[in-house]
Amino acid sequence: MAGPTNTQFAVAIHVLTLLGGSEATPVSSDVMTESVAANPVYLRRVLGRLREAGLVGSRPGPRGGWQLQRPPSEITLGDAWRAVQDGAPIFGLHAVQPGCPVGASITETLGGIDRQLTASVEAQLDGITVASVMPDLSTFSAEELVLPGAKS
Amino acid sequence: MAGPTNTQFAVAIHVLTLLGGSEATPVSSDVMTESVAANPVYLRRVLGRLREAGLVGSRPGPRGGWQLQRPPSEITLGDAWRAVQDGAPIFGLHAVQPGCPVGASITETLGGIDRQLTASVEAQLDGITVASVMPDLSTFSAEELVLPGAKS
DNA sequence: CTATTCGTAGTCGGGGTGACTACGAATAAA
DNA sequence: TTTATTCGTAGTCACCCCGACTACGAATAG
Repeated sequence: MAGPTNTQFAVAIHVLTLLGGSEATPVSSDVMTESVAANPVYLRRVLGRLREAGLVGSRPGPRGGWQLQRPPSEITLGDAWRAVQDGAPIFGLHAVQPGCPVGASITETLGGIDRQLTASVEAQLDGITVASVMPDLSTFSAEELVLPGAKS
Repeated sequence: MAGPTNTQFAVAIHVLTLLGGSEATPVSSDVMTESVAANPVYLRRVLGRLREAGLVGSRPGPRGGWQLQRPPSEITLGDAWRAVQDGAPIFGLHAVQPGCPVGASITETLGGIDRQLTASVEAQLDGITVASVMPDLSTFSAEELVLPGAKS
């Protein structure tokens, strides 16, 4: 039922993978738009969070764009998760009748479970590097990767 | 960023705890409204899911209401999670440019991670019973538990 | 100086969630 | 049988968040 809106995490992994395939030269958000189905502004917002986390760097102007700050083998999905999630809980707590002892106890219990599960998720994601989720680049040319639509 | 809307899970645990504290007599959704800060219709919808999962039973009419179908020690939070979540993924996938090899690979990878994390979360929640999250009932009277607001 | 690209503010539409009303069905008690 | 209680469910509504999109300013390479 809870239609999750975690597009940002998926987009983050997508762009990190793209940048990992083009470590030499910067990639502009406009170019990434053609691979990720999202508009440049949204991409830049996600990339901004990744930059705050020190995962990517940006440079304006001609021949500018985005680059990884570390090799893909040293960036984990947990890094991307934390950069995007930014402390938002997996579960949501609910408002209870103040003064109800059961409600207060439930809230406290759920908070603990939330912290435990969050830690577990992050630990598992920390075991996966961006390099390990990158497709085998040797089978594609650089142009294929950057311009999947084969535009003019 | 992803403002989670998992109120249903919290509500489910809340009502299961309430019902666990009143195993002898049924509790109406109207009474539960006073402890859980939600309206009766919404409660009945959540309870309906729990009933589909075989966790609770209902009976209409005077002196009717809801009751657990199993003792609280035999109901896990994982049971409630599955009943409420109903297969919804924790992560959301995003639409990618069809034909892009990177996008297809990412989608597949994310799907696998989603399944892995979901299984992990469920396994952890299966290790917690409703009985273990119930506050020490011996310190409260039955009236306190059912009518926390001490209404007339 | 110009073209390119980032940076960000601001607006807009869609979808989901939960509150609320309303009414029918089932059941216990008189 | 009649009545009151409670579940069951359809339907509407407002709110919030996400992501798309426009617009414009700032920075930089040539």
